Amino acid sequence: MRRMKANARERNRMHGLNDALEGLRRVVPCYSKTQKLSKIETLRLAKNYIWALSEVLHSGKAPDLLSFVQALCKGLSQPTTNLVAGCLQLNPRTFLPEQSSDPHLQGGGSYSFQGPGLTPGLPSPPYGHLDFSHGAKPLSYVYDGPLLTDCSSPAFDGAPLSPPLSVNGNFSSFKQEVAAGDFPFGLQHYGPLLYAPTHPLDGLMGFDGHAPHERNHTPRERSHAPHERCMTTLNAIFHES
DNA sequence: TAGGCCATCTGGTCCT
DNA sequence: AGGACCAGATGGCCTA
Repeated sequence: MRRMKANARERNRMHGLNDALEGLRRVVPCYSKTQKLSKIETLRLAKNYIWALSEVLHSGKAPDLLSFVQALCKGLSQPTTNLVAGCLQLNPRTFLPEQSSDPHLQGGGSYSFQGPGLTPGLPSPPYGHLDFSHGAKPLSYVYDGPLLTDCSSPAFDGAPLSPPLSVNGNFSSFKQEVAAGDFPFGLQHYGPLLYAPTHPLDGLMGFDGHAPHERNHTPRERSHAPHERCMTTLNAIFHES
């Protein structure tokens, strides 16, 4: 009897954990009810997402879409990378070109990601490692910005800092999606990403699916104030750029 | 069929 | 003592 009660508690606990993970799936890019990210890929993508947004904050510049996606996909498995690219209506080859003029890449071989993607101790391919014997270009090679050396910048697993996101300011507005009550990163909502933004990041959500400016704070929501200050900062940055 | 992913059970450990 | 948390084991399902 005691064992059965313990089993039931453990089941509930794991269900709670899975609910939380599902919540995480909904707030990271590329949410799809039909094609769910695995637990591990959800965590990896979330890590990349946090890192990418932190880099935006740190650099004070708007990233271009391509660089942002590249940062998101670092260390993800190939299927997940394809999924993210598909969500963003990008051809994976756009950021994993088939032909490379980089002498380091000639003749095929493989390349381990630097920076956020590679987590020591995790399985190598397909995680954190890309075989580009067919000419695929490693993600870290497509960065063109200067290196960051500021130790206050978030780093992944103590790994060397990756270059910041590019600064062309091509973030898109998700206002329509937010107004429609849909989560902006939903599978079907990536068209606007490819167009010129009006107020970049305006539509980015708070924790519970509301754009910051739409919210009326309840006592519970006030605990999210730091996040909203962060979003305000981001908005200011993007409006300036 | 092998490998990945997942849910569940289980026993151990720690905390209240 | 009872609950929370954790990690290992196991079996089912799915896909390449």
